[in-house]
Formats: sequence, structure tokens, C-alpha cells
Amino acid sequence: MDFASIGLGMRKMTARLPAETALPLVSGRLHHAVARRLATAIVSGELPPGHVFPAEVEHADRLGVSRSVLREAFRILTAKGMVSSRPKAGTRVNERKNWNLLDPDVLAWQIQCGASDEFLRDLFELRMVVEPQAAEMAAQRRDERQLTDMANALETMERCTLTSDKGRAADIRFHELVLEATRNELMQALSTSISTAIASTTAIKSRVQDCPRDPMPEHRALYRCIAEGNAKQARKAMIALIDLAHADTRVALRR
Amino acid sequence: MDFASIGLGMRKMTARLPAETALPLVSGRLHHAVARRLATAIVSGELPPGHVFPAEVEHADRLGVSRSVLREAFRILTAKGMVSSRPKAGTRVNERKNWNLLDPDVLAWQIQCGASDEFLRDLFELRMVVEPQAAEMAAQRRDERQLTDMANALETMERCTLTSDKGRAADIRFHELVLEATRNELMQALSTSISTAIASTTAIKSRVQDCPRDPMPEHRALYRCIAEGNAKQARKAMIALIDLAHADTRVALRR
DNA sequence: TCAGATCATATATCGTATAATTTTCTTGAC
DNA sequence: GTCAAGAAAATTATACGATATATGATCTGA
Repeated sequence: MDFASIGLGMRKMTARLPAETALPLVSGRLHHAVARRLATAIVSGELPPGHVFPAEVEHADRLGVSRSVLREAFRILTAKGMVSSRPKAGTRVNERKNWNLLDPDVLAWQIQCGASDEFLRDLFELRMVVEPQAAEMAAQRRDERQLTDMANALETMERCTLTSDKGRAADIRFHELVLEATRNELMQALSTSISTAIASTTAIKSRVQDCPRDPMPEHRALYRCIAEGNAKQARKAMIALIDLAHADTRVALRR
Repeated sequence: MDFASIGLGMRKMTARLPAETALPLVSGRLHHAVARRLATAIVSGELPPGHVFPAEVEHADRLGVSRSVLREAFRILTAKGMVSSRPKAGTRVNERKNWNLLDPDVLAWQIQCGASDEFLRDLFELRMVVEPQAAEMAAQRRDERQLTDMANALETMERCTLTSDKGRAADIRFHELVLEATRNELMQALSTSISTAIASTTAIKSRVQDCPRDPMPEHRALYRCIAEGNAKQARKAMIALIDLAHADTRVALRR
């Protein structure tokens, strides 16, 4: 296994070389950067489940970081179920089934490394399970503030379109508001995860210049149903909305 | 804020006192124990969102552990969204909405600290959203091995009943198999989280001596539908099963 | 051949020193 | 008097070396 690639761009930070410390630390937090680097190597399949990492001292040396930083990075991955370590046996990559796939970070890493067809299918299937039901609940439980926030988000979406960051943020905000209106903490937790995923699939769509279709009519229809408290229609509207998003994402990926 | 309580039972581990090292470290891993201790203090509300922890050196001293251990414990909580730390500003407890509530550990800590009525309501609502749909998918996609495994789990459940650990394990296994049969990785990830929660609610039920009702007929009905590939009936069977579990849990909690 | 003791190794923990960052305070100018 | 730029202080972030502990592997003896 080639670990040199994982160590690429990482240089030793020493007290003696203050000028050298201005290295490309995009994250600012070194252990975060190391964790992401290791995580992407894992989710990409470069380090498959069962793979055993080198001993900490050697591994830290290869990555060009201190052992403390490497250990804190591994704590993060351990907390997300991706690796586990035992004395003498070393640290190894866990089976995929043990990963916390719904963790926003894991989800993001997965998508960054190129989402497979299977993953996108699973993602949209999950959305199709959760969000229509959420729309039903939202129609029954939403309050006035949430309605006005939804209206504002839709207005921003329309003004900026999904080609801009602001427009995409408004899209995410709208979906978050729907899940918030369910008044169910666990559903809201799913919201964070799903939103992460939506963000990147939407980014995929907007990469193709000609926006596939205008999603505003479906969004407005959903909003109307929730505002009117029409649960059954809200469910249908959400299904239509997700169907549209799915179809467009598939088209975008085909190119 | 009283931090002495968090430090309770934690004693300094020194090389000079080998006998002292036999302290109540159930987890074996010190940073795990510290993380759990801090996490339970957080989920119980003792350390509310917005609370700022003492500086690392002082905090580590109060807990009777080294700074590295405390930092690794905080890395775990950070990875689960429960705290965040910035230089100079200190480490603080995040808002509940930022926690990864679906993380199996977070879920377990939450339940250990006494699940509120709202939490149980949310949990059963989530089950009612996810599992009926999962039952539908399972009926369409299950293979022979999963069917035989389900049958075995049911057989074990019947033999041991839910009053025993083995019986409860079989119950969880059955529900896991249903979600596995959906052939959707994200649904399976939900499975782990939900199973954790089910385990403890089932434990609540079995604490009351007289088992409320025999859940076997519903389980067998669900199995039959999945085996026959009858998606619509599988959905209904799962709904009936969760309804039963919910009712029994509520009854058990009333006592 | 197998069981038990021993050994080697890797993780776990500790303590201290230094760097980096950001809040806060101070100082000066307008 | 107010605001902004800069200095200072406090705290997290990183690093490194030493020791403890646990466990897989090996060796030994019955």
C-alpha cells in the first residue's frame, strides 16, 4: 500500500522553521485535514475494509505530522465507525456496515470521492421514504414563522436560481424548514444529513450549464399544500418534487 | 457549574500506584470513559448548550486525566457534533440541533440518561416512517439466506422470549434483517441507530415482570408477507407490529 | 500436541514545551 | 466621544519523548 500519496503536501511543522509553517493547510486544523485525507482514502476504496495501518510512530512520520495529531484524527474516524484500534493489533479499517453512513461528514466524504450509481439510488430512495412523510407531518404541525421562512426561502430561490450559491442555500433551507416543521428531533437530524447530500447532488446538476428544468412550480405547490394544512396533497407534492430532482440528477450524471 | 461531579470516581493513574489503576474503568479506554462521562453530563442537561468548559489544562486536572486524553475525548464529541472548540474561545456545548442524534452512541447516551416522553414519541414516529417502507422493499428484494436467517431469529425469539437477553437480541436481529433485505446502505445505517433505540425500549418493557402481550403473532405475520413477496401486506404487518410495541412501551412507562 | 509462561510490539497515557489564533484591551487619531 | 488599528494575553493546536499497559506471537515443557 502506498502511503506516500497520503502524505503528499504534508510537511513537518517545526519550531525552527516558522516560515515553513505557512503550508497549504486549507482546513486550519491539522488533525481535521489528516482525518479528511485518511477518510477520503478509505471511502474511495484505496484503503479497503480490513486494511491495517502502519504503527502509529511510523505512520505519523510518513504523514509528516506528530503522533498526537494522527491519534486525534483516528479518534474522529473511530467516532464515525470507520476504523477501530486495539493495542498490539494496530488500527484497521472497519466494514462498511459499521460506518455511520448518515453522519454528515461521512456523507460528504463519500460524495466528494465520486458518488456511485448505487449510492445515488440509495440516497433518493431514502429521500422518498422520509420526505413525503415529513411533508405530511409538516402540513399538520407547521407554525406561522416556519411558513413565512419557507416563503422567504422560495422567494430567494426564485430570485437567485439554483446556479448561484445563494439560490442553492435557499433550496436547502426550504427543505430543512419542512423537516423542522415536523417537530420531530430525529427527523431533523436526518435533515442535516440529507441536506448535505442534496447540496452536492444539486451542485452536480448546476454544473451542466442549461438548468434542466425549473423546479419552482413544484416547490410552490408543496408550499401551498403545507400552508393550507393539506397533508395528503403535501405528500404528493413532495413525491413529485423528489422525482423531478432524481430525474434531473440522473440526466446530469449521464453527460 | 459543578465539575467535581464529573470528576467523581476518576483518579489519577500513576506508574507508582499499580493497585490504584484498578479503578472503575468499565470501558478500558480512558478517553472513551471520559467522553461518555462528558456526554452524559451534556445530554442530561447538566451542561446545557452554550456552556463553556474550563481551559484544557485546568479541566484535565479536575478530571484527573492527562490533557491528551481529554483532547481525544473532545475529538469524539466534536465528531458527533456535540461540542466545538476554537483557540482562545474555549470548548463549548453545541445546540441540540447540531448533534448527530442518529449516531448510535449519542442515541445510547440519550437513552441511558432517561428518555423523555418527547424522545420516545419521536423515535416511534421515525420507526413508523422508515420501517413500514422498509418492509415493502424487503418483501420485494429479500433473498433466501435472509429469509432463513429471519426464520431462525423468530425461532430464537419464541424459544427465549423477550425477557432474556438472547430473546431481545433475536428481536433486534430480525428487525436488522428486514432493513438489510432492503438492499439500501443508507437504510441499513438507520437500522443500526434504530436497533440501539429499540434495544433499550424493549428493556424498559421487560422490566415490568408480566410481559404485556405476546408479540410473536405479529412478527410471524410480517415474516410470512416478506417471504411471499407481498409488499403491501408487509407494510401493514409492520405498522401493526410497531403500533403494538409503542402501546406496550407507553403502558410500561406509565407504571 | 497442547497448555502455560514469556516476550515483543503497538497502542494508551502522561507531561511539558512551543506555535498559532483570536478575543480583548489599549492606545491613538479623527 | 467614538471608532479603528495595533498590542497583549489567554487558550487551543501541535509536537515530542518517555513510560505503562495490553495482546498477539513465540517458545518451552509436560
